[in-house]
Amino acid sequence: MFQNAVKPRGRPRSFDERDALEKATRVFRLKGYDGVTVDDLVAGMGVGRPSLYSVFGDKRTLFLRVLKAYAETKGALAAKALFSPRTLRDSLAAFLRHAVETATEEGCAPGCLLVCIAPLVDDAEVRQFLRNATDAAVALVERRFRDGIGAGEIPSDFPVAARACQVLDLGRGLTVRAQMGTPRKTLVRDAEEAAELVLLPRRGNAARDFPG
Amino acid sequence: MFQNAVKPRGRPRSFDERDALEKATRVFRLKGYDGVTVDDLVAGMGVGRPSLYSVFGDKRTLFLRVLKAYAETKGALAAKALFSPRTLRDSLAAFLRHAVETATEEGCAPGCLLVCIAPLVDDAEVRQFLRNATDAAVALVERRFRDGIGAGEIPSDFPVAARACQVLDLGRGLTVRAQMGTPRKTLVRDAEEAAELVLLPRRGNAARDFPG
DNA sequence: GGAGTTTCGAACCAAATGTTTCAAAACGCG
DNA sequence: CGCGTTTTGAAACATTTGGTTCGAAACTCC
Repeated sequence: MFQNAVKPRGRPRSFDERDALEKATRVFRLKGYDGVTVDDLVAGMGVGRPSLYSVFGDKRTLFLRVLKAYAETKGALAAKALFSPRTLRDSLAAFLRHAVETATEEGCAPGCLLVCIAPLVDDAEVRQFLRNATDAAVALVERRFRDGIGAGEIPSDFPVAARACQVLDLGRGLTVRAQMGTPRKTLVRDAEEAAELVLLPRRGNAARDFPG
Repeated sequence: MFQNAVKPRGRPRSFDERDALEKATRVFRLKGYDGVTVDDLVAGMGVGRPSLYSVFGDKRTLFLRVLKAYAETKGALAAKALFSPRTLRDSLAAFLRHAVETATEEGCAPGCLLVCIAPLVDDAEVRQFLRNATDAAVALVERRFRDGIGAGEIPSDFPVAARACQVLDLGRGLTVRAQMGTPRKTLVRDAEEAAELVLLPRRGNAARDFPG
């Protein structure tokens, strides 16, 4: 695409910015925010201290960049899981499965930056970002539910808002358990069961029409 | 009861040990584990530095004591919420409501030591303790479900294990949201809805017999 | 009241931490 | 090659942190 072919003038950088950000993500996931020292970042990112400060700013700024990049890719993957052509049930299962898979990646630390790390950071901007991110997440799941209504997979009076919220809560629960060391296999099974749970018809509904 | 009337010999302590532990709990909940400095503890507990070290040991030891005390009282209150004479639905609602209420206490920091703070602590003993605590929690909820089966509130083939796990996961989700600043009112409503969700009959069941 | 015992408050110490400085290195351009 | 530009590595800086020391204070027992 845009190779941005214009070469910079001075000494070339010895690291790739995206790669360094990914490594920083790993460091923050592994040690939390307060638990991370600049030395940890220098060692984990392969970037010298002065370069770190000049390119990424201080620890807080770096964390914000990491958080935003993380949320962006995670959001994209979540949308992909939800809106690939699947049944509603499979979409939700894929969504939750993706959550536990990223939360139990090998080599990386268990857990999730958005669920386990960022909420602990005492910073107004981080909090605001988290609010927006979670709002966007429930909106995404709600949309998938509404698509399911359009496709006749669930009744039109399905409690979309409540169930979307519950999907997210169940995902948070699975993620916290991932962080506590629960094995991936268990969590994947529970993700499938969670997907089934949130699709159950309300009491008093004619469930027979929607074998989901 | 036991006044433990034997007075100690030297200068009396200027603080109450239990009270200091409670205050320490608040400090850890507010700032996490890595985010807490000894100065924070000294200021928050009303205990001088040397006394802190001599009475409670170092930061790690103190955190373990705090965590165990916290889990004990929380477990007791959870059991009380679950096993007071109520319908199964009300028991589960009370259980989850209690979770969000302690997670949104005023004056205290939002969140929960067991869900939001402790899982981040990189310590083998903490991890082991968390495992045991969560196992005990699901066992408690499972027992309540089985009581519900005995009382005819849910069918005998109710998926007790899976639903107990989901109750806990939903509670974790609510707790994480509490930590992110979601208002108590919202969470209480969602707790009620969660209690309803986990009681829905499985697909293919004769739901009519169990109007919950 | 005095001896013995325990705790308290302030100061102290070494190690770690966040951040910056600076000269040398690695490049493009003329 | 020499010049300007940018990055790098090592060191330096001030501050914070976890942990200790020590004399004075507050108590019990005799």
